[in-house]
Amino acid sequence: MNGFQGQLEGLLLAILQQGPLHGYAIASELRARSGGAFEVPEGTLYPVLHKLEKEGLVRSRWEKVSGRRRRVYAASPQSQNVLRERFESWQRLSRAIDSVFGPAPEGAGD
Amino acid sequence: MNGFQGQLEGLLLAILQQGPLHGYAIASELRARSGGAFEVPEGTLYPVLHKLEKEGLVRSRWEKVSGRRRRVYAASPQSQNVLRERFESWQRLSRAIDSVFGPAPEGAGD
DNA sequence: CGCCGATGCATAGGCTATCGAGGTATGAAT
DNA sequence: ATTCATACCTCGATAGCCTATGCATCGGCG
Repeated sequence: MNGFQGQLEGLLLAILQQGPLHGYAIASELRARSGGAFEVPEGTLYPVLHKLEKEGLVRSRWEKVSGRRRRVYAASPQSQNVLRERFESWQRLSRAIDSVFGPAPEGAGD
Repeated sequence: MNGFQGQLEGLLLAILQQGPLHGYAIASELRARSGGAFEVPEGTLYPVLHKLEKEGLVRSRWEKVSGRRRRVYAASPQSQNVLRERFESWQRLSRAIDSVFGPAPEGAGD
């Protein structure tokens, strides 16, 4: 089994593909794109971002905006491959769950 | 956030809607329906079944098949409602993740 | 100036779903 | 009798995620 959880990393990578953002903005984007479904708390967000950075999938730099310092995260080049894998993995998972829920009626597809 | 995990309960309920099955058979059905994607180990399966029973969503009885005793699980009536909720919840989750992954480029659909 | 709310980043500790390893028992085959 | 396959079960560990909390800076206010 397994594969249900751990999707958050992929979602963050997906968001950062459009361009660098800082933590708060990432959370906002995630909320917006998911239609309000995903409300990621900071205690979840930052550890995941740091993990992604340690894995070389994002890079961060400090930026100063009107005195306040922000950490801006950007997707690394190799994150594109990882993102694609994650997405495909998600699609497989999603289809598998669909076919368990719905008994996959007539075999037209495929 | 949250909602990724805990899908397994819904999947088991879905499988038991077609009729009573014992543990091993449930695992086989799950594997078959998911196209081999879900290989639930016994250390995961049985605790979940027991939890579902404690919640009144399945009922079990011991059966004797050629000397070997099996525990056969059956979906309770109220499990239908729960299953529907779980499925809808899954669909929302699934759509939300899709729309984060794919920025929903052309606005043809929906 | 000193306080407060909002922004923004961060960590520690805990909860829960899932998993791996191990244990029990029966029947059939060797 | 030993081994294999079926079938059930439980305990302890792991991993993702969350709650609570803390720190620092800015802007407004008295």
